[in-house]
Amino acid sequence: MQRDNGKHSQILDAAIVEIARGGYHRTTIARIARRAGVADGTIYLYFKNKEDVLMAVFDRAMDRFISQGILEMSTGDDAVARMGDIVRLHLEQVGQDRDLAVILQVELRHSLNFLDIFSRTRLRDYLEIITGVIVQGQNEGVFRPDLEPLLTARMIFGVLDQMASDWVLSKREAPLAERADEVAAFVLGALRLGS
Amino acid sequence: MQRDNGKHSQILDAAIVEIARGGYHRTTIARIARRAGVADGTIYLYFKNKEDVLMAVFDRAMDRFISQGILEMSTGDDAVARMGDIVRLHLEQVGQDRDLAVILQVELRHSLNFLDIFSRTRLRDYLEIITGVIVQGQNEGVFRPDLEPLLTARMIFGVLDQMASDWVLSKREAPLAERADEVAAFVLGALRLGS
Amino acid sequence: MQRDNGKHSQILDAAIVEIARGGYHRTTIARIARRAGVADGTIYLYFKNKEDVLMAVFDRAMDRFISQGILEMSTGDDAVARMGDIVRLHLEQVGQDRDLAVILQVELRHSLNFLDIFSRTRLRDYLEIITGVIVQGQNEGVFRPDLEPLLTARMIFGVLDQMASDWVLSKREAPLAERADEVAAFVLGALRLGS
Amino acid sequence: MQRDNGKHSQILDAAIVEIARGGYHRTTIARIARRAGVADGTIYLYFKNKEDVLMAVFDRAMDRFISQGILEMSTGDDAVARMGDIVRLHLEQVGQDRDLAVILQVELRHSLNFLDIFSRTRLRDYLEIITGVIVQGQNEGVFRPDLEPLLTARMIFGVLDQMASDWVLSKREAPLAERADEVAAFVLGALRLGS
DNA sequence: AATGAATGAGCATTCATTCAT
DNA sequence: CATGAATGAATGCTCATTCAT
Repeated sequence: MQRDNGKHSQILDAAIVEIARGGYHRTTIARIARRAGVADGTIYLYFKNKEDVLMAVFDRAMDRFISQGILEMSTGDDAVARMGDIVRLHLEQVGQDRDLAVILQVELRHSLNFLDIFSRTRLRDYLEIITGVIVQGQNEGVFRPDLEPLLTARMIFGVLDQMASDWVLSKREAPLAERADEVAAFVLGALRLGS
Repeated sequence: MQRDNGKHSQILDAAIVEIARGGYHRTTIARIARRAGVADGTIYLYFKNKEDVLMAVFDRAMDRFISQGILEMSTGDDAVARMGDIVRLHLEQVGQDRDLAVILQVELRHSLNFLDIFSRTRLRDYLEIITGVIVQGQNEGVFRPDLEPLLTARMIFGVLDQMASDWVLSKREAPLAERADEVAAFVLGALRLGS
Repeated sequence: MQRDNGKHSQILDAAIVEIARGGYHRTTIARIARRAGVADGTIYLYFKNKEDVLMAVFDRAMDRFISQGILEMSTGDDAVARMGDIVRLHLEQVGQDRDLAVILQVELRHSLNFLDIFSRTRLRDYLEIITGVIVQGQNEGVFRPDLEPLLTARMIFGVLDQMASDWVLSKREAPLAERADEVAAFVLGALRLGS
Repeated sequence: MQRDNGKHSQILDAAIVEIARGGYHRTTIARIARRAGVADGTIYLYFKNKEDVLMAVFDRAMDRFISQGILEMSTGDDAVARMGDIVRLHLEQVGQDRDLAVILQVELRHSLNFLDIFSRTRLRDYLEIITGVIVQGQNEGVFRPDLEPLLTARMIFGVLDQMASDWVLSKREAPLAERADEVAAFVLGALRLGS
């Protein structure tokens, strides 16, 4: 495995395109290999088996979930600004690559198994960040104190996830992040103190 | 090819259980037939092919989405009460049958194709009802007028859908509708006029 | 599995011919199916997998080892007559079907695994019969008492087995049993009391 | 392509161990190469192809058959002594190296092809030596004159071969040659003049 | 209508062999 | 000489679908 010449990436990229466009269960090793421009057997030099390729694809798609920006988000900001950032960064991040988004929003949800892995790893981290911002806002006295933080974080994730799914299904070319302000208005409306 | 000795239903029920518990891609015609207590070939007397069975399963699952209650929901009530009803009825409806819920929240999302059909038929009807309530509330002067009704309806659906998915993945036995009040509080909070 | 039409036998027979003539590791499911005149998939209706087919083939070959005649051999006869019968019956039995003999003498010995199964089941039964005759002869005072019966039985088996292997490898058409008298003379010579 | 840094031997030794312990059909070029500490491609510098490696392995195993001792066996001795020597030397020789014995007794017999080569080359030479001793004994008047020498040599070989196979299959650590006296007693008993 | 035996296309994976470095 | 990445042919097995009974 001295020489790679980017074969690993070539295969992964090919798998992403195949899965996104042809669907999970029509994706064969032969199709991935053809698109990657390698022989079928070559895939087994870089991945243990087909499932290993798929896991790598899903892993890359899941990385898209937690935007680097969100991780590096200034903790100095107030909760309202941070929540707005989360909304915008999520939509920007997912909206960056349609193929990857299809995998994230559609193909990843194929099985209770994958969904379960997803929800117990990346999603958990993500929800923790959102939960943290909600608690911060409650402490700052700008968010409603009666909302249960984790449940609320899940609902906010539901909103963002639905936006992403709608975008994937829509044929329009409009960027996903275009909706960020309206979404942020909804979410912050739900969080703000009552009149 | 419609009326029989209940074979059509037997097959459909068997397919629902198989898909929900074994997952989409492990569900074979042979397994459905065995559970239904019929021969493999018999399935082809009632359904055109495997995809036709799946479409019928998904169709039944999608019926679960639009609660009969929601369709019959009193139009005389005010928007706040109606929105609360929608939230409660959605969670009650989906939470009624775990097998069907798994299909609705997980297996239905297998392919862009199925998702697309779903979003262009049942989901559209559903969103129209929610949109109607939002517009009603805006007209009554109790919901924020700056929210775009259809987009907002999608976000509300996202919240409800996420609650349903979380419930399906959780091993807990708690009924889904238990959360109805908290979810309604979040949604109505987002809709209410600002301070 | 109502209708069989002798498919099980057809497949088994085809497998025997393929293994005997093409060798174990060149025998594919496709070749067996083609010779049997069935589709590849049909084989899996009658056998669990490829190994199951091979085990059935080996099982039938091993049946050839313990001649029915030997099992039914009169226990009333004296040891000398019985030992002569064993030699003759063994050679007759193995010499009946060249394909089966090839499997017995060559292909069955492919792996320590198969050999081990063979030696712990059929061969054991066989050796017990031979051992019994040796002990009988020693008791009758016609066989040398200094020979350890089980070891001697193994050596006699070695003689018979070698005759069978030689016959399988020889291109000559002469029947295997033709040598029975000479072989019996050698074996009985070894067993008889010294001068 | 002959002389090197002992690579040829390294590869051969590795192949012997792999075949003996893993079985013929699990032995891949990659495994041999790994055990030999060379690259896969290197094997093709020393051997034409995989079969060529196997032939070399079998060749070395077959060398073990004709003990150097048997070839150098004093022709001055009487036939009884020489026959005893053959038995003892055969068992000692085969019993020297279990890996090689496994190959000789089990793996070599994989195919009619290998068996055929074996029986037409080394085995033939071996049988000639035994035949010679039998004839000598008949001439000396100590062996039964009615035994056909070549057939008898084959039967004696069968006895020795069976002893070797039994030893390979047995898990016991007892040396093979331990049985030499009993085996010689049997063989010489068969050869000796009748009472 | 109902059956279920039979079909055969389709696919993941292995491995002997080659060849650019 | 030596390497080991790359190749792609080969094969066991599954399963949707058909059709004779």
